Amino acid sequence: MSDGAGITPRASDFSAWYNEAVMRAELADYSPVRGCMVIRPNGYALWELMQRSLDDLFKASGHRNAYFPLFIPESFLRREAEHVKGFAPQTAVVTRAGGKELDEPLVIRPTSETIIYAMFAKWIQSYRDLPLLINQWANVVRWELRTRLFLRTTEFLWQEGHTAHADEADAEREARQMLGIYRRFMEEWMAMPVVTGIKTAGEKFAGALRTYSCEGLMQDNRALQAGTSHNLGQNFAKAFGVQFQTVAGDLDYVWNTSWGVSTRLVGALVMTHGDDVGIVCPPRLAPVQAVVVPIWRSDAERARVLEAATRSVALLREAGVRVEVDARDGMTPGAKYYEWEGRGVPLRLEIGPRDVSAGQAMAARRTGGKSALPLDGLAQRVVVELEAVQRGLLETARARREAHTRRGVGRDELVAMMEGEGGFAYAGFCGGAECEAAIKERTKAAVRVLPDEEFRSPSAPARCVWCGAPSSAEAMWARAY
RNA sequence: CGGGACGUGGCGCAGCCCGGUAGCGCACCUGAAUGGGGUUCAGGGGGUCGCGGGUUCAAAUCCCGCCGUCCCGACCA
Repeated sequence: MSDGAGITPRASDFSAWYNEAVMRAELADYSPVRGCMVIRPNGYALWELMQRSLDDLFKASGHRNAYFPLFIPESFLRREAEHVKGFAPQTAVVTRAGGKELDEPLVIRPTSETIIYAMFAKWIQSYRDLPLLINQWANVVRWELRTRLFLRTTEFLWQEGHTAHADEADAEREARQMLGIYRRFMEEWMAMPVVTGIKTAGEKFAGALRTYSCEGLMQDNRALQAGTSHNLGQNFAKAFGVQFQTVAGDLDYVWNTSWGVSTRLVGALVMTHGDDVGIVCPPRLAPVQAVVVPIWRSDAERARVLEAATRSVALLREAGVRVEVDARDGMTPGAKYYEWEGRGVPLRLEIGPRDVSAGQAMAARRTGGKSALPLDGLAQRVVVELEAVQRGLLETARARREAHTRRGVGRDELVAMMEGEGGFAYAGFCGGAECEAAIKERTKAAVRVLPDEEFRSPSAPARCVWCGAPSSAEAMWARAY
């Protein structure tokens, strides 16, 4: 993509399409540091809008933001056996600083459970201190060999919620609540339908009792884990001595949860809604929701048209619409259209001399379709248009997911599906690690989740798709990112 | 870490086999005309040819070494 011509179509090479769509929209760029990317203003604006929306949801559910150190003493990570086993291979460690060897190496956080719960131990004395509901927005580092813009990079941005509760039921309630908040955000803001459920023992977070996940289906029919929420049980509490005095006067360990979503969501958004022209932003998260392109020939027309465009923009801004006007000279309207389409702007308003005379603007949806909107009452009409685009994106994505979901698949069908077109496959599962491993070996597909009730098939499968033993739960398989 | 390809203006490439001092498209800058789906013409700026060594009168081109990137196989939001 050197000349601004079309990008690789999704159907011919999805990975190439993804990279080109991201680059064309100027969301990110490769950096001089291996495995690390630069998030450019367009991409960061998208992330900021995601952050703001999520942050509001976290605050509304009683969480408060805090910030913990980037560096974690190596010994902290070691205290929880499963946790260190899970992360040790991926950590970057500082051994030298200030011109000399450190007494104790400092791990650059791959996640912050250890240092946060070490602090919780100081802050929590009594059941009256519970629940403690904390969130932090931060960067983390996980050394990766194979990286993809937004989807997997060595350093990424995320939020990690960390909470402490007096009993298991309250922790479980919290973990499920946050999963629900993630789901709501993904559907209502990102227009991305997800399947929620619990991870199998083999797929859960290192150190967790249970891990819940939101799984989206991308346009190449591969699954993307978009957000996770963990009930950590008392594992970390015991490792870090997070104890409290109960109502009855006994000492007990707290129950923790942690939950996170990352800049990976930007990648998810691209792969959910993008088309062969480039990315498509759902209006609620679009940094620019509407762009006004004025069209003129003569100077007289230019003055008239710009006047109408400027007035419209002011009214739209007043109505809370994020709108820009593209009055650049020396560029044809068509060239502007392509540029804004590549950025995924959901609505374009064309205002030319004919429109000004007719008292209207031509509105073109990024998702297709043009219509004339009267300049009188334009803001209200634009808001309606944006809502329609938002709704349409979710509907299209949901229909696509349903079209690539199969239920009650048998062994041969599972293999054929995963080796072929991909998608979500629902089937019975005995719960055995051997079957899970064998299926992964044979099909490269993993159990994404044991779906929550509302996603399960009307009649529960009786037998395991692989070994034929009685099924313990319905599982959903897919090849994943 | 094992297998394959590639490093030449900002991006994409040609030139290399058969050595002679670097070219094309896009992008960028200036000017004019254009302007309802990538506008045209004219002019212009920009390159230690990944790095180091060797062969040669002469190296992007041949030889040796190194570095880096990308694609494919084991772990991960």
